[in-house]
Amino acid sequence: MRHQITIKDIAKELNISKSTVSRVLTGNPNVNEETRKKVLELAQKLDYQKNIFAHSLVTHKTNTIGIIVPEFMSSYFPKVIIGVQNIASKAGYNTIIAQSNENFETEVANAKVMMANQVEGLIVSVTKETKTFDHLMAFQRKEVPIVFFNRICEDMLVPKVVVDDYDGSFRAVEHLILTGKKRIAHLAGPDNLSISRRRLNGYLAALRKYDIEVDDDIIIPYDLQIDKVKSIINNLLDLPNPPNALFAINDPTAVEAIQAIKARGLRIPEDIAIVGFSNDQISGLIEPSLTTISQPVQKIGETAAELILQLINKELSLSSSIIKTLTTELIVRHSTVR
Amino acid sequence: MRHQITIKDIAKELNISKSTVSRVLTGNPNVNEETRKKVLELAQKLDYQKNIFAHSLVTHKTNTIGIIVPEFMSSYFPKVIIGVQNIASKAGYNTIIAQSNENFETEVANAKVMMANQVEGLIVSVTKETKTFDHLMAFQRKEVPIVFFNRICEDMLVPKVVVDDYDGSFRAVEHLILTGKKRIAHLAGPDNLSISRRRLNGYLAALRKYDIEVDDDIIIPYDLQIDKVKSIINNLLDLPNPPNALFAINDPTAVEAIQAIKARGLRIPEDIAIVGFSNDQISGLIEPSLTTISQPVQKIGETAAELILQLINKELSLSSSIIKTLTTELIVRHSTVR
DNA sequence: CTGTTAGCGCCTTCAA
DNA sequence: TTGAAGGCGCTAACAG
Repeated sequence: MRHQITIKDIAKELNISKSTVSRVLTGNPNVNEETRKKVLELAQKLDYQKNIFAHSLVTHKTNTIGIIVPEFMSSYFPKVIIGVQNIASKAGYNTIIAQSNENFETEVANAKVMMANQVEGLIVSVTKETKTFDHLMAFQRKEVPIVFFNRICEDMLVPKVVVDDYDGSFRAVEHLILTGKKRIAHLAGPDNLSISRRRLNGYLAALRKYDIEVDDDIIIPYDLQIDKVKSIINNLLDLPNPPNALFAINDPTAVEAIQAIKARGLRIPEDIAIVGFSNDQISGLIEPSLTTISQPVQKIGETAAELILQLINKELSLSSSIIKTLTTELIVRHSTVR
Repeated sequence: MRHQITIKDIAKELNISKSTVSRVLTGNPNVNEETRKKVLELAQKLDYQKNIFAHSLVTHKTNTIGIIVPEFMSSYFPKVIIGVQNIASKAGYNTIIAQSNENFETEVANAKVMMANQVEGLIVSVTKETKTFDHLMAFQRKEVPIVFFNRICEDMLVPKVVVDDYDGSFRAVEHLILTGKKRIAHLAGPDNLSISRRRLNGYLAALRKYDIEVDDDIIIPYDLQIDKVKSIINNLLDLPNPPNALFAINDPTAVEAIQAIKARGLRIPEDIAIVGFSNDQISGLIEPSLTTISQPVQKIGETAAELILQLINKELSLSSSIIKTLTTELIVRHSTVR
């Protein structure tokens, strides 16, 4: 790492005081126009870059927001990140990204890194394992704004960005019912995630509306471990009274289910219809294409970033527990309708 | 942002000098065992976290490596990042990730951020637009190690991690030939990317080996803009002598081609067989499933990280232009063989 | 408008 | 083995 141009260098070169140089660099108006121009020119010529460590050390500003996501493999989180960066970069903020690999310890470690880097705000979607939130409440204690999205902690009084999972699920299941299916299984998510519960409730509400009896035997909670889907599906199909439709908690699960069902030689949607959730890129490409609920993914990221910026700028109270709920859309494809 | 525990606090509490505390914290052996223990205990109890800005300011160590990728949408780059983080975190390094969205200006801006954050090493795969490398050579000038992967700059004398694109392409095309296809089109990448050229050369070599005439009309260079694939395919199929096979530069392109071909009512692979490159997750799920060349994606990230660490630790010369070439594998699926 | 001074939190001499 | 002092590069008073 070679020498870096500093304010001192510029001051010496121009034979003026460091503070004057600093003033022009920080946009302080009380500087002679002449001097200002000279400084700016030289800074430009020397390709001066402010030392952010020294800067942050004294100002406590880092111009950085952090984002922690559970995984990178589906197209969902990458898209959210793009949304966040869109907004953040416009406001002059850098983003530091960490992925926890659906692992709680990694999430805690990531939170530490964010803390060490003194992010001015943190956007988080927790892992499927996360049940305690001390590592995130530490930010609250230090009055660093947090915003949750997707996988949220309901107990923390901070802003959250979600989609209307309840409504989306309701319409997904209603759609199945309206295509004539009455025996609808549900692959549910882990119930420490409120998102799983909201989707489950939407499912239950739809059944209720159409006077369909709820059968716990075909509501299967699973831990989002994709490789378990196959055996779950096989168990379902081996039931004396197997389901003729399936509402899966998300698209990857639905896609896996489609594989398993095709492997058994059953027809989709005739023998069993399927709906997913999220409209992942893959859903339109698989055979049969997957009926699903689409969510405005990039918009979710943008909304979260906007909230964080408002919190940073004190336009919103830190303990505001505003919840931004974005709407979803039912995308009908061949897994439910030929 | 509330107050942070500092060395000063600990010193005051224990009524000893700051330098002693600092010694303990930096592992300096010249400290009384008693004192050491007391300091460590209190630090633990107070959850002392070193201020990384002050630390970096004086030591010039940041324990951070940067990684810049062109996109997040395919599963390729996220997997590479996981590989990098695996190795880096074991060595006590944090990773800061930036994605340039296939946009040259963004890449330059990202490089600036990395520079400002004084990353100790940088792992890069450039955008499809990148033709000049000043923003990256700046790191060389400052003696900050760089490693390229996938989309590399051949002109910079730095370590690189690639797969054997030439060999992979050769085998992909040979496979098509052996299934009886002789008129094989190629959707090539932008030729500023050496990866495109290597894959093209593999294609040409295979044709040559089997005495198949090269026809420039069915070698289509395109800019990886996925939405152009459809019209390219249609043009190819409208040719008086259309191809009966297609080798696409990557899987997303191949997948898009499959859509376009199915839309024309042609049969795959009977009318036209298809091979992609990368074995993206989607390739096994699409109908028909896609024959492709798989690459050890996570391993690529791990290898790049290992190289960066060696460079940082001076176990490798900064101007070493070692090229790590990982091997690929042909995965035969239904897009070439029923 | 400009220069001097002090200090952010840490590490590293130097002297004791 | 310990403490005091100085400096990393920058900003923010305080004088002038």
